[in-house]
Amino acid sequence: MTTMSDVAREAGVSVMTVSNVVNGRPRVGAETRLRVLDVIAGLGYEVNLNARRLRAGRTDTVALIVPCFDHVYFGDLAARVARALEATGRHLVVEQGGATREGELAAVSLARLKMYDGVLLSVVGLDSADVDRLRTATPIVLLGERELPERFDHVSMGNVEGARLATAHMLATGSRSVVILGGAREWSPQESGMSQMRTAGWRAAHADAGREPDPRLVIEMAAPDSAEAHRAIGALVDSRVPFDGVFAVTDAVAIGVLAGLAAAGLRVPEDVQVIGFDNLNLSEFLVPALSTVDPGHLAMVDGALRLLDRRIAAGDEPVVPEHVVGPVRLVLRGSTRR
Amino acid sequence: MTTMSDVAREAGVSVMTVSNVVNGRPRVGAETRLRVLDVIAGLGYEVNLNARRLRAGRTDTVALIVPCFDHVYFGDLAARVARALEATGRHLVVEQGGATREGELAAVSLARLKMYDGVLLSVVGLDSADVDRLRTATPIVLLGERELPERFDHVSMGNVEGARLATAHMLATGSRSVVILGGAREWSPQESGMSQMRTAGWRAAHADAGREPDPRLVIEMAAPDSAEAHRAIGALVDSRVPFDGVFAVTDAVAIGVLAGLAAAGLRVPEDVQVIGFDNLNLSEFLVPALSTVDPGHLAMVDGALRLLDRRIAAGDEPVVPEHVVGPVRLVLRGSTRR
DNA sequence: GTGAAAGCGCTAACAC
DNA sequence: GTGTTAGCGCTTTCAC
Repeated sequence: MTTMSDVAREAGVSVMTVSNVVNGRPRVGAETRLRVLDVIAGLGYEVNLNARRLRAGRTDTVALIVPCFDHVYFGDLAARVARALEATGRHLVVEQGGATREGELAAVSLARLKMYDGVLLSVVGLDSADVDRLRTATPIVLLGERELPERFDHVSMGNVEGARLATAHMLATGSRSVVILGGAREWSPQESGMSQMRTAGWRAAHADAGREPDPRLVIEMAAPDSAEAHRAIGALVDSRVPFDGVFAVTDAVAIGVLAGLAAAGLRVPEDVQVIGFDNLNLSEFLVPALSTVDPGHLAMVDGALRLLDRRIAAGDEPVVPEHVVGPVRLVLRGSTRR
Repeated sequence: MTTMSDVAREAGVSVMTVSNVVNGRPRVGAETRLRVLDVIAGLGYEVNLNARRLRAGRTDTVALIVPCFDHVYFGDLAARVARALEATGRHLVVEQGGATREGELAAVSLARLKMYDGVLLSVVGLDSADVDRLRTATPIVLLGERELPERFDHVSMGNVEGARLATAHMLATGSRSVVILGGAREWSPQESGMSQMRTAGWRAAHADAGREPDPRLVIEMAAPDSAEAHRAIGALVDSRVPFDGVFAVTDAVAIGVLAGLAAAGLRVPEDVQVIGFDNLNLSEFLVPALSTVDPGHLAMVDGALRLLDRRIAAGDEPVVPEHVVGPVRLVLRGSTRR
């Protein structure tokens, strides 16, 4: 492995001059620079980023910590963040917390956090107290649909509003019994997650319409994925509880719903309307095309990076925490009626 | 930031003893260890991974470099790799090459590679010569459907065989004109990518059946994604070229095909059979459920990590490169006939 | 413009 | 069992 002093020796200059050339610092003579550059190319030298990090304390790297790699939603998110970061000359690495407490604790250990200039953290396994215990100098912006300590910057979707819009549309277009699949029967202050908030929106839409929803229409799910949704909607059909609309808490859930309804011989949207939440890239290409709530990802990513940069720029100065909520928008496609 | 010498001073021992405790090395007295552990907890000390990396040259981190975060396929892959790595006490970070030459060159710069114990590299933007220029001590295993320099370990799917199986099934179940969507009209040695190989399998199946395929059935695509596929299949229907089977080069493409056929009023599988390639988690929940080629991901991930560990264990010793091909399997669901 | 000295936080090697 | 010495490859500071 060739080092900076190899280059220095070969070029007949000091290590410092090589460092100045490598980092594009101004005060280097033109021909010295050229000679150094030549030697660098000849030797195939590249800086040791670890050494630079140790010394300079700057990494030019931002981490995104997601619960799991294999949810389409987080892939979309990561791609968006990467694109936005590229413009600023930094780069993104994605790590997985595994949606478990242990996994996320490991991912947010001071040691790991110190490897990055900033961290976008999407928590699922940790509770608010765990997060509150996080005392680190690394700028962190929280992402996600949880109630979390106020002292952090936080970016989340317009959960309640989005769920309200979706449910209201189905009620307005003739659905009499709108199921919320992946909802939460009970409100608990600790467990104030995505399910709770979206269920609140579903309730709000009913209240707006002067209706009292049948409690049996709130279907809880162990995991909000397609497989579970497929099973759950099948069970619901078998149970003979009447329904003619489904608000699926995520598009992944909606995918399972569409499959389950088709298997049960129910037509979408004639017999049952379906709306999801996330507006995944592929949702437009489902059959029928999925109506969904667009959570304003672009604005969320922009917001998250703005908050992060603000903290990075502030250094050790205190920063007043901010909470950004994405601008939701209902996207109507073939799975709903006009 | 508290350092090891802070802990040492506070505990009244030398830095080396703290290091020994932190790394669980044996020769430390029981009560000394306890005292050090106490101080560590009290001060909230955590090792500086950068310093450790610089000194020890080991990172306990493996990188997966993918072309893009927002392809479902790579999310599935990353999750599988993460799971397999966890068992060995290392962790995974995922980086994006952006599917461009510049992006991938940056991602595989010596500097970046040196940050990891090993790298799983999925190339798309680089050509074989670019990859061949890669001279690094970091163990690398290549992933993906390209012809690449022999001196690297390489894991790929059974492209030709998978495409052959898929096409043969449709020919055997009554399809007379099987389109390959996302195929390649011409064979070029440099561009020996996934499209070419899968087209070769499609041709092979025709040859096996004693048929000469209509060249108009090879549809090329700018990008193998759902949106492009949706457009392409619509254009094909409009063109009046008769077809009654579609082999989509990926499941993402097949999703667009199913949507496009539905929009054109064609029934799947009665009018047109469809088979994809990848067996994504969600493919089972499309309507109709997508028949596809399962590329044996599990075996591929196991193979990739075995090859990587082999190189890591070998250190500077030369290693004979290996090429692992995933065991393909046809998964028949609702989008094909019996 | 260029260079010498110091040290970021840690661990390998060896002495005791 | 524990401490001492040296140095990983780089950048910061300051002298010339």
